[in-house]
Amino acid sequence: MRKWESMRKQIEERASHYERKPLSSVYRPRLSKPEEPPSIWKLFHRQNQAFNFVKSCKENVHVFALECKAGDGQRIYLVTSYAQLWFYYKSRKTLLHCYEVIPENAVCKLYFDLEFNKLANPEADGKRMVALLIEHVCKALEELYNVHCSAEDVFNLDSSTEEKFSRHLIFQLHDAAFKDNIHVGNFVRKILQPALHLITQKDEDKIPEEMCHEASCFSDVPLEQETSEAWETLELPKQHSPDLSFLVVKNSIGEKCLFVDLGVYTRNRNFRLYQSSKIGKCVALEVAEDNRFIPEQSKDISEENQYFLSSLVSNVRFSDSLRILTCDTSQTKRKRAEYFNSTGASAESIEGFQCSPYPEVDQFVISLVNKHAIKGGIRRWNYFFPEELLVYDICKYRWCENIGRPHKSNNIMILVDLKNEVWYQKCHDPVCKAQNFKSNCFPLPTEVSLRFLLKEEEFTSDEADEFSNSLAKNSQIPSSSSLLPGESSDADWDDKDDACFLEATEDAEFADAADRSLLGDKSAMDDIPDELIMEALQSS
DNA sequence: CAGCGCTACCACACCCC
DNA sequence: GGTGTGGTAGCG
Repeated sequence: MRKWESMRKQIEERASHYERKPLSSVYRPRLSKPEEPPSIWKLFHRQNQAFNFVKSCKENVHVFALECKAGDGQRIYLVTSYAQLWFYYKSRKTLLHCYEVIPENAVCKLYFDLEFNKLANPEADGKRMVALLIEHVCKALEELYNVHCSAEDVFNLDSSTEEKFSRHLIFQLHDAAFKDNIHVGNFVRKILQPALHLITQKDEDKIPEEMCHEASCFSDVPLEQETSEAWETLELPKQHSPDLSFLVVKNSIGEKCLFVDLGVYTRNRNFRLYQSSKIGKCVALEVAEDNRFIPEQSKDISEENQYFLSSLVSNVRFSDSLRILTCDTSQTKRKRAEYFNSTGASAESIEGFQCSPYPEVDQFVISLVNKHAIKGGIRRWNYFFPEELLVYDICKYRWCENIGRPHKSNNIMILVDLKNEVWYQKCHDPVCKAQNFKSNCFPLPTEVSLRFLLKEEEFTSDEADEFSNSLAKNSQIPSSSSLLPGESSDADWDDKDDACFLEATEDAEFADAADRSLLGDKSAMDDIPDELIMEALQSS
């Protein structure tokens, strides 16, 4: 359904491009200077194209959203590395109004968006509410996942104004992260169920403790409308439901609502960057007075940069000791159960629901673990955006390269490095883990690595050309030409021979223009306002 | 010329008592 | 009146 939607969108976009640029002309290849350090700085109008470009890059680059003009929430998408973004971002003279795009399906941190209207809630003590919330969340993490943390692990950012109390919390858990931000949302809704009940209550005058009978703290209260179905996955000590009445606030029209914004856990959510402001406003996210988190000191990285990196929700790298936390809704659990029942009772059939966003890679991994008459399967997968790493936990098949035989009671992992197009094996065995064992790398079969690109991006065959072109352009660095963004001439635009190539090249061209201005001259850089980036975009 | 991903809400069809 | 469905305004 989603695929169909995005395909339809892509077709519409393509149609409009053909209308706008019906004639094709000659493509002029660009010069590249391999001696210069790699630099990636590209702007796109479409989020999909930005992500496609990221997938074509060997470097660890990310998608950021930049707000364009005030009024409509229109955005453009920037692809660059954390380091390069910080280099241009830190002066705060340009690139105001930046957002991290939290990629769907990617491992990420636990985060919260908190807000209430000060006028509508004159009694509310924001700092106290934040402290109580952190306490509640830490308790929940402890009980549900046995993850230990405290307020010192919570990066607390403030963006309050006269009218609004506004915070972002980003949890810096040790050796733990969530599977993706949808799971974060499920977790947050789950642990806030008692508070949600308080606001959906018909009787406005009802006292909170009404709700708090015998119910176990984080169980019994299902999400959504299913009232009879209980949470089954997690065994919890029975205890009284905590008093979460402190989370209930009034919105600007006097209705009860939650201090915690539950609308920020959607796919590809834009989350405002540390020190960025919304486009209409001049209030940026800054370290809160009552923040207790202090990042590790480092010789190479400034403290500010450390704060910046800590604030990034999807900045979670794979490590052997990292635990991936999941939280399914009863709905997805039911679906999984249905699937399980409909496809016969064998355990491996559950694989059907363990498909990653890369079905071809899944198939390849399954082929790897179906050897020597053993029918292995994918128990689960996790995707690490920074390294573009797919980590598969394997079931049944336990062959370990380290010991040259199967493990008796520990499962293995297959790791697929999409950037370098290789795969290797690690495992859960404590001895192997202690040695930090990693097998040799083996190349991915070309049909897998290529086909996954072509199919997953839903490129047409023409687009495949565009894709390989952008791969070739990958090492390209910005030209040292002094051309300013505004000067990029129309002639450049008409010189492309392949209409399908236009899209990527257009964006690349824009980006280069912005890039030149940004990279060319350090002192000039300081004078470049956001509008100039926009101008570069509009000069077509 | 050009964002994205939802959810709440509404209108309507259909069904059952 | 209850329930499902399809389409969309508007929010984050």
